Amino acid sequence: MGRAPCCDKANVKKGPWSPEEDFKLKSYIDQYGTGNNWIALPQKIGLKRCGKSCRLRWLNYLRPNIKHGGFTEEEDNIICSLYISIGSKWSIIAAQLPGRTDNDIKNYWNTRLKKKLLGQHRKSSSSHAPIPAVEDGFDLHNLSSSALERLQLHMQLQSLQNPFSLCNNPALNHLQHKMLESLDSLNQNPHLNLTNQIGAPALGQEDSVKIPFPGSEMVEQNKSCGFAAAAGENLKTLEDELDCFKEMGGAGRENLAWWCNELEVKSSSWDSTAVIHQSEQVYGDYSIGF
DNA sequence: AATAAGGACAACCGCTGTGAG
DNA sequence: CCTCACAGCGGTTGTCCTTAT
Repeated sequence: MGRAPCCDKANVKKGPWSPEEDFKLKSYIDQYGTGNNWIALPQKIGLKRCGKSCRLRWLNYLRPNIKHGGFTEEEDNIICSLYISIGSKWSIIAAQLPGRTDNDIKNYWNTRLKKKLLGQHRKSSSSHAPIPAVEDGFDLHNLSSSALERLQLHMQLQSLQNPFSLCNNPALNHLQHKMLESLDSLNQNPHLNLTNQIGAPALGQEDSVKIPFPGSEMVEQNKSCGFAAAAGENLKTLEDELDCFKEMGGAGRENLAWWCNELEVKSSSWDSTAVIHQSEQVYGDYSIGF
């Protein structure tokens, strides 16, 4: 039953590769290919490495036409746009950048690009409408950090008027922008104390009602609210989403967090033109009721 | 000059989907 | 149909190097 064991874990070397090991691996693959069997490869070459380690070394370092460092502005823009659009799907992002590996892009993003962009935001935020951020004093600990980061970076990218943007979901861009405006507006209202709120107040019921969100402990309690049924369901269309967001009063920590997560999952299947049109309708005749 | 702190990057870890046996 | 190795992927860690104090 099953396959043979892959390798003797106790007898494999770990840590940095030596030039000799690199040479052995590269020479063999150049001559014979990988044979679609990484596990058998190290034994054939006489390397005391796990096949998995060999594969990684080859893919990330030894493979021909691999570029290291020296990311161009255009590559930066592509990475940012795709990250904002699809998140940390490094292999997909790498597929758009010939010669770049997913590992390289991931490292570059985590160590430099992210900081570079957020740094630019902080510099420019004094003269523009602020994007909510922890450093700006807005308590966002309940938000999805990934979603928030992507929102921030999206706004940053927009502010740079990036001509190379590959962000292929204008609807998501549009909605995220509207959501940020809503959150901004909320943040700037000195009469609102969001610290202990679970959700945003319902329109016209600011003092008495907490808004339910899927997965929240408040869901059951708030099924009596007019829109609670919709919010408690798994919303499947953009119209549902917008109606719900509108009903929620436009913004708030929890619904923004929830929305960000929803958008992440759902936006890929939405029709961009329809999304923009509908969101314009919603936001066009609706202002946040605070 | 010594060393602590932080940055950059290579490599490993662990999870998931797939398919061989 | 079940088990488990494999391949691939994203997250995390380890190590080396540079900079600041």
